[in-house]
Amino acid sequence: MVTRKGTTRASILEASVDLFGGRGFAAVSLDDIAGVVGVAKQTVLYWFPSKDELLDAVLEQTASELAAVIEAAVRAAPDEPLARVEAVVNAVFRPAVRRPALLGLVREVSRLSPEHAERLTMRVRPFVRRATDYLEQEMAAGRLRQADPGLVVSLAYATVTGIATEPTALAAVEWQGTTAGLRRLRRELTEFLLAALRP
Amino acid sequence: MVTRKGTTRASILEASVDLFGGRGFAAVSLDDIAGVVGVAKQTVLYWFPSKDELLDAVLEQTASELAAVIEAAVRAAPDEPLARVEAVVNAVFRPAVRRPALLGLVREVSRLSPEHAERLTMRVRPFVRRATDYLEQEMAAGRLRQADPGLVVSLAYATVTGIATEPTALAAVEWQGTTAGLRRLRRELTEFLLAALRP
DNA sequence: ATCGCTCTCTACCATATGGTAGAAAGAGAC
DNA sequence: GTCTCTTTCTACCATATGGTAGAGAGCGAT
Repeated sequence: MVTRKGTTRASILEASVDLFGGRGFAAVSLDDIAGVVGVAKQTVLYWFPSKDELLDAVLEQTASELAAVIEAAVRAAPDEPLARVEAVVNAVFRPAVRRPALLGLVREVSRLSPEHAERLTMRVRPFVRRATDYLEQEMAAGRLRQADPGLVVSLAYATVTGIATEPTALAAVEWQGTTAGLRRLRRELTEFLLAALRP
Repeated sequence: MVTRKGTTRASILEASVDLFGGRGFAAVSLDDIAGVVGVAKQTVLYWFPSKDELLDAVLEQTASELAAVIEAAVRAAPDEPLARVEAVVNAVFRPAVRRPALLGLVREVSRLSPEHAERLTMRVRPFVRRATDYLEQEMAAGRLRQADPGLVVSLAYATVTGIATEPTALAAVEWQGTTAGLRRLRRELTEFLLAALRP
């Protein structure tokens, strides 16, 4: 077959993010992935020697993508904590809504083997550390509500990923996924977080 | 065999909540469940004719339990919205921490078949409706921050279940699951939500 | 005793799944 | 042309899984 090098591999990764993040790692078979990509299962196993290593690659890529998006948002935002929070929310909200599986995959981590979870935790820790340090400093300066910075990071994370990955919760309050609905959801999410963080 | 009627059935349900909620429905086999309970797989299939119907029963029971806990907490709390929110958080926090799988199972719903999700949504909707109506009324009275009541319910739900079901997120901020750590987590969670809801 | 009912088990089965072995097919180097 | 390298495929395999069939064990009623 003639394809540009890496194309197949990239397609497999992309499909895997969607499937793993959407249905959960265990619920997805290599045949499912191959079917979406349009190749034979063996082609998947050619690029990734086992389902487990495919998962590794998928996690690594997702972490990189999200980290890049967040980095860019923080860099572009003014140096004011509430504005930065808002910038991060806006930056994450768009890809999260477009591809719910992205954050779904992040959530899936807690169900995976301790090794996978550990690896990703280590991968993300420097970013988290920087975030908590920043919050701590801004809390001390009185620009954010006094609280445990680490737990506040976790809580904000839980709110954002939770709302983005649980259509069921939104369906229960009869929320509509229209453009207007999305705009309102983003505004409410931002307001919710800002209210929780304001001094 | 001689056992009190319902004992085996109840044990199967209990083990299934933990396993489905902890690892995800697809990642759990009937043999896994039978192994935990200490019976043969066929015994599981005697009480629940298929894995799918077992899931139904597990969801139904979990929903009932949680609903009862929340009902009782709301009833016991004074008629003041912030106090009620705090009461619900406290009521849910204890079982959620003791058995992370409980809320993990609730979260699992979004990965299940639309039929299961739909059924549970309908089951829960009256409670949700009452909650949003209550919030709306209290917002109008100025005792809560003005916002979309439905989305606020979803956001609060996302925060609580998110933080309770993602040990990974807490591990990333180096949180310790000691008694003191748990107390601090509960306090921070409560403060976070109250801050987000206060007028 | 034995019939009937409830509950649990052993024995199997069809299918799906992750993974191995190796063939084929294209394309560039010589 | 042919050799070699890369990429994809067909053919299989061992195992795990959800589920069926039916036997056996305990126990109360007659």
